[in-house]
Amino acid sequence: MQIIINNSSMIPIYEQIYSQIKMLIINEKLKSNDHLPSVRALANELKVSALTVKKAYDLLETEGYTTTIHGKGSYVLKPNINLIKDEVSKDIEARLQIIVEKAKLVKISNEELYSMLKIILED
Amino acid sequence: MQIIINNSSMIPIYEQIYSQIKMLIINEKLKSNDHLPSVRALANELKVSALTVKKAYDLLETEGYTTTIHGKGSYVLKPNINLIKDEVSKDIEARLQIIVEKAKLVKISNEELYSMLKIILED
Amino acid sequence: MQIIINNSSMIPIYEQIYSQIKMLIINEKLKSNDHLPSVRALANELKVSALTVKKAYDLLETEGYTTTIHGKGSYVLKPNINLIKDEVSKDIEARLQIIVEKAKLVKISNEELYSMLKIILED
Amino acid sequence: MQIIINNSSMIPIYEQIYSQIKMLIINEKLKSNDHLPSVRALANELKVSALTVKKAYDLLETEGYTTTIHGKGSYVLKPNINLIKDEVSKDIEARLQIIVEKAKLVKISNEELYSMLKIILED
DNA sequence: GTGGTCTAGACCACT
DNA sequence: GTGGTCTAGACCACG
Repeated sequence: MQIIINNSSMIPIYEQIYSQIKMLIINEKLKSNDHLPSVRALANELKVSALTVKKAYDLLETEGYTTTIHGKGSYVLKPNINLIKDEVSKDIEARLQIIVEKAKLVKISNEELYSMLKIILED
Repeated sequence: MQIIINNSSMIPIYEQIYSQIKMLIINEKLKSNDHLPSVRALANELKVSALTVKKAYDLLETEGYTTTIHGKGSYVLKPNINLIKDEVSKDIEARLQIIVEKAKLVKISNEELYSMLKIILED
Repeated sequence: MQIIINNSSMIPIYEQIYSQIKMLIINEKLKSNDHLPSVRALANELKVSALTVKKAYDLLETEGYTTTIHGKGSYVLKPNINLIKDEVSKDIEARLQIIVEKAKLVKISNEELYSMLKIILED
Repeated sequence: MQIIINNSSMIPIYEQIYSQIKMLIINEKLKSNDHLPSVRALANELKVSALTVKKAYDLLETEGYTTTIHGKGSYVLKPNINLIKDEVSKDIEARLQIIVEKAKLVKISNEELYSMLKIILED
């Protein structure tokens, strides 16, 4: 499990763990039925509290990415890609909305916005 | 002062006040040398603690948007639009970066991203 | 009366007025028995509150630089230069003490201090 | 943590805490990565409000002397000695400027000033 | 009247 | 247990 913790980031550690594992699942680096490391093992590896890892695993489970079998650990579920794509689309739309509002405030033109997006897409 | 407080938001109240006043300044709804309402008056109006308003005013002052004269109150300074535009540009770039990464993950194409941006810009 | 008010300074206005009049007296630009402008007149001229000027005049009186005759106004007293020189000497010593402590903390050498003083004296 | 609070001083308590911790850091009595006492612990020890200590810690963080990790506490960062030395130099120059002006006013000679500095340096 | 500081205690999020 | 936020009310300095 290649997970990188940034202690000084504003993002809570449990969320960093959650979103990185989520990406591995969507990305299919972690496949259906794969076994996640135990809470304690991962906590040890990342040098964070076991409670923090537990919180991330709980989030993954409530979001439907994994399932936990008592005494055996957590297993990756088959992700519903279409559902996830819809969710991400809505999230992106909301984020674009915020960006457009911010841009208007300081009179960044539509063309400038397009070119900023273009530059990032071409990286 | 048209300021809207969302008590149940995750964003701290003082930051809501700060960013809304900041927008009024950038937007020139509040102009250079305008007098902000007193800490107590605004606290009363928004039904929050005076300390909370003060924290917002302190932020505005350290960020260079206002100046405070003891015993007289806070006054709006002339904002450096170019500096602000640069900051917003960087912020937008960072946000676009996140969006692009999310899009790639669920295989949203570049064309789809452009059209999402277009739709929002045309609203 | 050439008094300059800096509204955005950290120093209270009444103290700015006080110390500038004090200087005029020590400097002998204001001589013994000279009549200070009335509180109201000076307040009007400087565009500050009469209470603020009154506070400065009160300070001048308690420090022994002026005397006030009810119904007639404030008059400059003959300053006791030796006493003032002693006070200023003590004040300067205390300030030098603080400077030397600060310098030691960041390892500014004695020679550097001497040369800094020299440069300022030669201006 | 040897911190001394002077309740009757004009200097705010939070600033007394701030500047004393700052000195401990510059002085290397507190080293890089050292863990500061928790806000509540120090508040308890100094018999002041937790908010007052927090304000001092916030100042230390915005000035770049420490970093804070939510749920874990505040840690000392490696100070940039050159930057600090420059700041202190400017501060000292400004203070010397004031001293020189005061000295001129009461006709304290340059030689007297040098000897006052010399005496303090030799203490 | 204004801002500046401080308190004592509360609730929440993170580890 | 740690920091982050918020409250309601107090006292002081400045204008």
